[in-house]
Amino acid sequence: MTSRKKSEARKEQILKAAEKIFAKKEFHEATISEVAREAGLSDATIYEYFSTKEELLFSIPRETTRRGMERMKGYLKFIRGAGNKIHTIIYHYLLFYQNAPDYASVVMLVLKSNRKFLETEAYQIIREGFRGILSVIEEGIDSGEFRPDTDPYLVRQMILGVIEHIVIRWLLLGKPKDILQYADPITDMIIDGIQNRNQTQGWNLHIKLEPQEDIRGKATPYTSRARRKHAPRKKK
Amino acid sequence: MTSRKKSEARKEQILKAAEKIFAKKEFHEATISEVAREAGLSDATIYEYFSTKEELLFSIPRETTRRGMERMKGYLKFIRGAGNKIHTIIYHYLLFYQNAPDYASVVMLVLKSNRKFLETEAYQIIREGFRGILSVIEEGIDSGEFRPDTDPYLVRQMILGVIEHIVIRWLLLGKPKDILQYADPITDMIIDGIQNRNQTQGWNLHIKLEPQEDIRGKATPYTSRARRKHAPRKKK
Amino acid sequence: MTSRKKSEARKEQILKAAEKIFAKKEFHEATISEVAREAGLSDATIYEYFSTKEELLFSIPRETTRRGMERMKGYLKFIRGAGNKIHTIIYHYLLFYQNAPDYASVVMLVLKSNRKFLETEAYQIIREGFRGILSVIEEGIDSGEFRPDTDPYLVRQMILGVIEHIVIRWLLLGKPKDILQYADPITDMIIDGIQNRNQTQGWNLHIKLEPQEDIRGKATPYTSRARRKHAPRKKK
Amino acid sequence: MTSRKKSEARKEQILKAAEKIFAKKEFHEATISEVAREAGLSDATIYEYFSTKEELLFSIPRETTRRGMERMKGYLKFIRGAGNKIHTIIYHYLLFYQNAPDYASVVMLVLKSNRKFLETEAYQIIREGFRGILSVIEEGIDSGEFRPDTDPYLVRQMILGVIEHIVIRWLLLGKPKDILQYADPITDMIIDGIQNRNQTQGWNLHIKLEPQEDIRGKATPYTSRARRKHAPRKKK
DNA sequence: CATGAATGAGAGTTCATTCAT
DNA sequence: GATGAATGAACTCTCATTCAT
Repeated sequence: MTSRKKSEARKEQILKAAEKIFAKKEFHEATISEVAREAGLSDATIYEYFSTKEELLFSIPRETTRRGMERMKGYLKFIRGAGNKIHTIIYHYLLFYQNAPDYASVVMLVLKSNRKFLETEAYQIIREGFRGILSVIEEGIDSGEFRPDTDPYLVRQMILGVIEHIVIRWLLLGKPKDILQYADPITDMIIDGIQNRNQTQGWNLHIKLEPQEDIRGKATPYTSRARRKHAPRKKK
Repeated sequence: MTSRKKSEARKEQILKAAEKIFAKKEFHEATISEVAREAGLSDATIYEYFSTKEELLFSIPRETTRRGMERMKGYLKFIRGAGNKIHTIIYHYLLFYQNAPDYASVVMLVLKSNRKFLETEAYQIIREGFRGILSVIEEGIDSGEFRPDTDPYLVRQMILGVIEHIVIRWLLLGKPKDILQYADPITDMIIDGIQNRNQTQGWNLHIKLEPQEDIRGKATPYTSRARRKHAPRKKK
Repeated sequence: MTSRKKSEARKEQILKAAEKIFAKKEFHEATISEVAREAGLSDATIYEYFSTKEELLFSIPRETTRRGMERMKGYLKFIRGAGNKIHTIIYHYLLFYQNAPDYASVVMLVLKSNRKFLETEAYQIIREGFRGILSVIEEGIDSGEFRPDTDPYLVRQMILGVIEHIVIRWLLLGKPKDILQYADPITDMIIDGIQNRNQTQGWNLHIKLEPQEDIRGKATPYTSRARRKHAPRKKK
Repeated sequence: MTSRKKSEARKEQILKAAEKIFAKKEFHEATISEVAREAGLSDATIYEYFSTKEELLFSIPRETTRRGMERMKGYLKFIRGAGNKIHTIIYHYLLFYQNAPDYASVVMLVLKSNRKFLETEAYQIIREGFRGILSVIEEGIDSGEFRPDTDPYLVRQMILGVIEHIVIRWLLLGKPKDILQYADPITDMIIDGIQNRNQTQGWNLHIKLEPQEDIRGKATPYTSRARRKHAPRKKK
């Protein structure tokens, strides 16, 4: 009981130390000795709690991820509308990473490109989170809030892609200082796109809802979704 | 002359071998011996051409990147319209990675998270390419093709983010087989967003161009850009 | 406590082994493996105690030198007269090397010509010893036992020079078996020189204390100190 | 003929380069590549002229030494008196080293402690030179210029010892700038010793040529040769 | 005669990991 | 439970040396 608790505390202490160390160096450049020193323990003690350096690494996200996912679920419960939910998701991912830069480093720079990590328990939890995003998008499609031909997988990849890209840039280049500011514009872009509709909407009325056709004089604009029905698209 | 050429050929041969090896293992798990064996040379010979294992790694993208960037420039010269250009960029990035999976692995899984790589000559070339994307977006804003309040940096991050995410998934999970299929839908999403406008456009006419207000009955839809004028947004 | 002691013992054991190995081969021809084998340990264990092969080398004289210096001080405390002190110094240097041929080899053949060794802690101790010799000589000059125009630095160089030369010959050629026999004659030579005075002293009385002038008939003897007052000589 | 000459010139060119390189680094730290670069040749070319790195090293002193020895013989031919000859020898050794610091470095720091060098042709030439010193000393003894109980080997060791010591100090510490200044005082010391006789000579007359006995009041002076007839001394 | 190119053979060094205490 | 001590197992990198051209 007490011993169980104490053991858990030790584990947590080691994981914190490992997170700090692995955040700063590549996995193979960080040493168990450094982790041990950071944790105020001896090398051998690390091995009492984790059988392998790799196991130690893979154990870092286990708890944190679980907790993060649960918190996210909590927030989402009270949000109405798929768009708002997506906004919430993006916002909290960014918030989460911003508040835990070491954790972010480990996940984004060390684990993300690790093949073995994909077979890990921690990764399974992360995948569940990803599946959650998917559900939100599908919910938006079903409710008519999102286009019916939306590819939910792609939308998710878009969301995760930008977040990852922004977080990695932030970790490596240190800019911008505040990544949270991106939550709104990212959501906007995902939902609205970047096409200028104010200008085209007026035209629409006159030209039977085929908006961009007539701007061609200036430049050949990108031929949008409406006109490329043939484009390969994954079905949900 | 001949010797210069021969030396270049050897270098290329070693780089090809290195690409193959580093694509399969983490940098620290791949050994110079493996690269040498793959290249059909001795370990020592590798060191005649590259002073360090790390230098060898960083040399891999040098030529390939330069060539890729030039090809891209060539394509873009003949494309009109920012949207079409973005489509071209996305398409060719994906095409490029799809045709060079080993190269993709090295860049996406090994180099992307390497701090020292950022100070590399090869990375500078990559950055130039990134700057090119920015110009295209700014061009689209200036021409009125894209919204005037578009944050070009963010759009670029979005584009690179999805591409990276998709390529990494493809590399690690092997799916989808064909990532090129995403070029069109990604471009669509970036340009159009995912909001369902067919449904709302009719309303617009009646409610003075404030489209989403009235769908609220069903769900609280995400409060879009139009209504959050205050949202922090980087000016170009 | 115990562990501290044990660690010190291991260090000593490694140093003994290193001394033995480095005494037989050049530094670069001796390998850590050999030292490890001699010490009955693994290569890695050597590195637990000494961070570098060079550090191992430079650590060899540390303790031994300190002890030697202290012993020397002890002896000198009870000796009266600068000449007798010099005799003691020479005697004990030779005794010390004779009893520790491996140590002598390392110091004389490996370290003596090593530029980096001069910046070493151990060398600083040795320098102190050298300074001690200087004091003895100066003491002899002050007391009137040695010529007032004696250059103490030069005398010291003379003493150290012969000792080193003799020890190196002994180490490399194996002769003579017993270098201690040189303590007396070296001291004599330093103190008395080799000039034959018995012969000249008689003459002095008759020719107003200008002894060598008249032997010229036989050969042109070396024009001694007395006559070359102009000779450059460093003042103490 | 011409080719023979040319080849000799190349050899000389390589040896000069080698001298320069080996003077600056330990043998094992200097590389053939460096020597080749210094000589403006390729590595392989070095091996056309010297079969081994070690052979190259041992070849350095061959010519220089021979020339030095001959020059010395030339000088000595015209000097009368053993003391003057010794002075000449010391002077020219120092002069020679002072004018050829790279050569001095190689000989004093690299070759002197090399066991294999002793079996070298070049070393045999050096030995001859040493034997010459011996003859001069013996000559001095026979002529009565030096004490009859002088150990010529020891005197030689003394001479070589100081020279080596001074040259090595000069090479490693850079001081003094001018080692030639030591030629005179060294000779003085060897010949005269450092004992203060001016003071004691007056006494001698009264106490039957046992000079130091009575200074004891001040300190116990070193008991000199005269009183230690039993001291072990090698016979020539 | 000169050399570019290649390499065999090692050496130093590092660490994750084990185990007796 | 904690750790000091020890090491097996590699790996990077260096160089003297060779040889075909």
